[in-house]
Amino acid sequence: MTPIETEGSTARAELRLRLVFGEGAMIGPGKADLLELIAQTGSISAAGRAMNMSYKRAWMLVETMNAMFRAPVVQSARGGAKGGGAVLTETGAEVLRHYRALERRCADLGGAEIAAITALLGDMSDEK
Amino acid sequence: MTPIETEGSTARAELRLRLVFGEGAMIGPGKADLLELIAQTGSISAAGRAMNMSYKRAWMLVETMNAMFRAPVVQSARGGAKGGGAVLTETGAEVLRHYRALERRCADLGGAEIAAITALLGDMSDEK
DNA sequence: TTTCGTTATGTTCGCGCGGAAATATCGTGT
DNA sequence: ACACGATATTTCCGCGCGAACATAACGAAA
Repeated sequence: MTPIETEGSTARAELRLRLVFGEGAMIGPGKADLLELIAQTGSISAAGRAMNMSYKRAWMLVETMNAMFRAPVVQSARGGAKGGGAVLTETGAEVLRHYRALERRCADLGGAEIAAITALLGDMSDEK
Repeated sequence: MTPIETEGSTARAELRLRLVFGEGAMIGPGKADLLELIAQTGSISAAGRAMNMSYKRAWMLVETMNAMFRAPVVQSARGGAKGGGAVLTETGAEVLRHYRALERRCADLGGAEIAAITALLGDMSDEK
């Protein structure tokens, strides 16, 4: 969830990465954050609210992910004392873990190139 | 230009990455490919056609990039024998070079995590 | 059995993004 | 002077994506 950033002398750059498997099957920052927030909150709707995303969109993303992996990444239940809830499956936790690890690695090991590009940026001050 | 791919046992995954500097200032696969094609073709419109992008969009992206870096990345000229043209500046070439290097590094060094996630994918065969 | 909060699902609407097309501009050849 | 080909810039339009709204289903606890 915490944005992966690398700091140059002054400007900051955030490295976002996305794994594309083909034909709408992909995972990026949005789905990763959603997974993490579902794990934290135990609810799809709460996760959506936390990242300022409509429940429907959050639910659709979950549906997509559940369909693209061998096993569901989120197990949801409705009804019950608190109305229902959702939890990460083992598969979901693994996906998230590997994605975060990949993020960290890229941010760390790519620091030189990122710094090189950042150094070429403009003032970034009054640029409306 | 060539998509960065890593191969698992069966499925393929393409790793796309984007550097976000803030407020619409960013660079990703689209702008990188555009830069590369401009360098190859010597023309904004030709580059746009080559990647199936409208001239307007290509031109807007170039304008954005020229504004966000300390120095322009593309120098364009109109008129002349062949009607005009566009070339990468030194800055543009550097940006592209570093971006490609970053791509390669991430794809190489992140191979383990990418493979781990890819291994969790579904059949990918009849999934409409 | 009533309540309650969540999951699950459909429908409608607005608007921004991008594509297409039209037009102007420029500078070197011929 | 004229033609050519690419840049530069505007206007118009459609369409898709997501927001917002509306319901239904659900199941444990009180």
